[in-house]
Amino acid sequence: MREKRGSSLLKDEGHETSSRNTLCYIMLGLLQIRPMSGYDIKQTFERAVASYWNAGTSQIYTTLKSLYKAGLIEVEVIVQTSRPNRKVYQLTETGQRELTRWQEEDVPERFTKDEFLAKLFFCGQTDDGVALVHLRQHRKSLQEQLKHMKLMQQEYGSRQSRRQHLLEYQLLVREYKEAELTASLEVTNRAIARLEERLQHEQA
Amino acid sequence: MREKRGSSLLKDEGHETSSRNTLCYIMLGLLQIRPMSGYDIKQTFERAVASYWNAGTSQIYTTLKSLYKAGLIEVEVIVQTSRPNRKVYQLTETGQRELTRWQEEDVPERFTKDEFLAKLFFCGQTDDGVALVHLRQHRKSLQEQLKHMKLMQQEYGSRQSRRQHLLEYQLLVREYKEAELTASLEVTNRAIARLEERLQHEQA
DNA sequence: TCCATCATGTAAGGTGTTACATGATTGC
DNA sequence: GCAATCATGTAACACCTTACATGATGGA
Repeated sequence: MREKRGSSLLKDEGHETSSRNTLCYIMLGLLQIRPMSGYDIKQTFERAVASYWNAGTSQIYTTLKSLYKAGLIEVEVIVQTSRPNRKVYQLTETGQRELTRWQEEDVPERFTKDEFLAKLFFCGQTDDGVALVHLRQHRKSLQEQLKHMKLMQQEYGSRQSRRQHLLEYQLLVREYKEAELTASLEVTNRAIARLEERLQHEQA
Repeated sequence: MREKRGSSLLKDEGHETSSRNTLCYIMLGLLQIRPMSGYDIKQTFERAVASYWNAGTSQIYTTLKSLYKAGLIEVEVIVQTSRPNRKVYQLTETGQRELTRWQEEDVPERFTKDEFLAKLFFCGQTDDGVALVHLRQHRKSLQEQLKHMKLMQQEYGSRQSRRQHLLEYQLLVREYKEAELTASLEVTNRAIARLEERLQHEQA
């Protein structure tokens, strides 16, 4: 009875959507802010989105292609002489509608995955030295993420507010992520301190 | 030049591992704690691992099969009369070695994904009402996760400490995750309060 | 001369989700 | 009689990552 669903977006008339296509919608969202090329989109990911989503260039280009095929975006080729041509994409009306639909739709619950915690969980099966190495490296990673966020904030936050409202939510996301990272860093630091102390006692 | 790599685990002699197989290793880790069936593993995921990793039953069974084929686990069939037979798996020596290798290996950096933040980011493009709905639902989800963790802690934490050291890291993971969730909840609550206030002013 | 940046992609394969399939027992 | 629990799995597909491919310009 149940129809086989098409490979992508919009196609499911049966309105029992099963796939999420989050990347598609993020890209539509970015293209709504301003028309961009695949390359621009990758840049934007690195600068503004990386802390909670990212994608390799290959995925970006294939997704652009599928969005184009689905009629959600249109393209304008900008000929350049001294560089490869740019293909600048922007939303179609259908794309705009589809984006709005997604924005209003509930956020689906999905399994959270954290490889660091997965490994840490089993550290009791080896020795504390191994755990300490992982914890220290994780601390470094957290610190770098926080640093990167602050850097981007300086560069980006000072700029335009020609869409005040848009910026507001972007700041909220940053606040959220920063709070999360800071909390994680604190726990990590405490754990490192505890372990270091214990290892010192053992040596003595 | 570069050799094509085999489909799974251990096979790459060329030691430039590219895939992560995190789920495989988590399952090996769980089986090291005690021998289990696929069903038991799923239970354990729900009870103890869900906050940072999870998998559907189908994935668990297929992964068990591939671990078995790779010689990392062995099976004992326990015949039951009034229920389907249980296949209880445990690590082989090779599996044990492979697990240890993974535990000592660096945690690879990977893109973090957060669908809620992805959606929130673009909420400036619609109206505040939509954002408020998402935020409230997210708050509910965070509260439930925290509640679930506390429940599991009562049930599980009171039990055996026949491996003190193992438990220690499991508690650390819980502490970490709880701190993260709590920080997120605070930011979410603040954001909701701000929005509610603004919407009330607009109405007046 | 070498490296970074600009700019585009294809192919292959690994990982994760959803839908579907089966069937007995225990407790309400 | 119905739902939940125990217990196993297959098939299809959606999603993501890695490796590979190309090639010009501009600055150190």
